[in-house]
Amino acid sequence: MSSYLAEFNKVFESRVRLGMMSLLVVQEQVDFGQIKEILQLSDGNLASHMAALEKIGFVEVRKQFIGKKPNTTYAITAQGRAAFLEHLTSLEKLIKQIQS
Amino acid sequence: MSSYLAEFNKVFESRVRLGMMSLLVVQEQVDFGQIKEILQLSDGNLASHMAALEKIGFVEVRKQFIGKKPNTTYAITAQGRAAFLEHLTSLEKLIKQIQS
DNA sequence: ATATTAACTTTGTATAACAAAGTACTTTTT
DNA sequence: AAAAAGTACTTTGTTATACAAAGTTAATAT
Repeated sequence: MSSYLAEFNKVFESRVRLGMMSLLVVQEQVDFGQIKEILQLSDGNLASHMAALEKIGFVEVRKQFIGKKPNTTYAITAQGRAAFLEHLTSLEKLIKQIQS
Repeated sequence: MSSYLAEFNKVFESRVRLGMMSLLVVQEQVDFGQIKEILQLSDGNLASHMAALEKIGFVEVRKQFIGKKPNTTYAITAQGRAAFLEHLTSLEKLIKQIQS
């Protein structure tokens, strides 16, 4: 596989997961409702994609009560951040290679 | 969907098709064998992904004989180039937004 | 008690990816 | 001339993925 493409992380081929990681990399905590609204996802689709990110250790879940309402927030892990930034770097390299 | 993510072209979510377009955007003509080797694809997988790009008018096929051997080369169309560059621009914007 | 909200899980369907095998046509080798 | 090999597919079948919709659980609000 052509140099930079081989470095691409398969996990980020999904627009949904790319979106989730984009949100999580810039904002410390993002909750279920926010993600659902911003990415326009159904509950089930959100949960399953997020579960995939959790499973590989890129995202952590935090369950708490805000006031008296249950609240689930997600946070990116160090590993997730590193992997995502590497992926972005690969994309950036590809773009620069193409533009030159 | 979050601004730049909504602009992403679904066709380019596939690493294979992203790879094909990356090759085609920088090189006038790329033939079947080259693509197969660079992207490490089986014949069938190459053919079907390329067919998808052809079907939407992003790629054109040119069949010829080089010496006495049949040769299939692919070329990007104007439409394909525009769409791909737009996609890259969206990726670039996303990256910059995140890095700032 | 009933309804509502949040956050899932389950189920089912439709699409996609992929390898492997098969096909057609030609050329090279024996 | 017959067999093998190369090019570029197409077909087949399996596995994986995406997604919506409906169902579930547990708590809160009415």
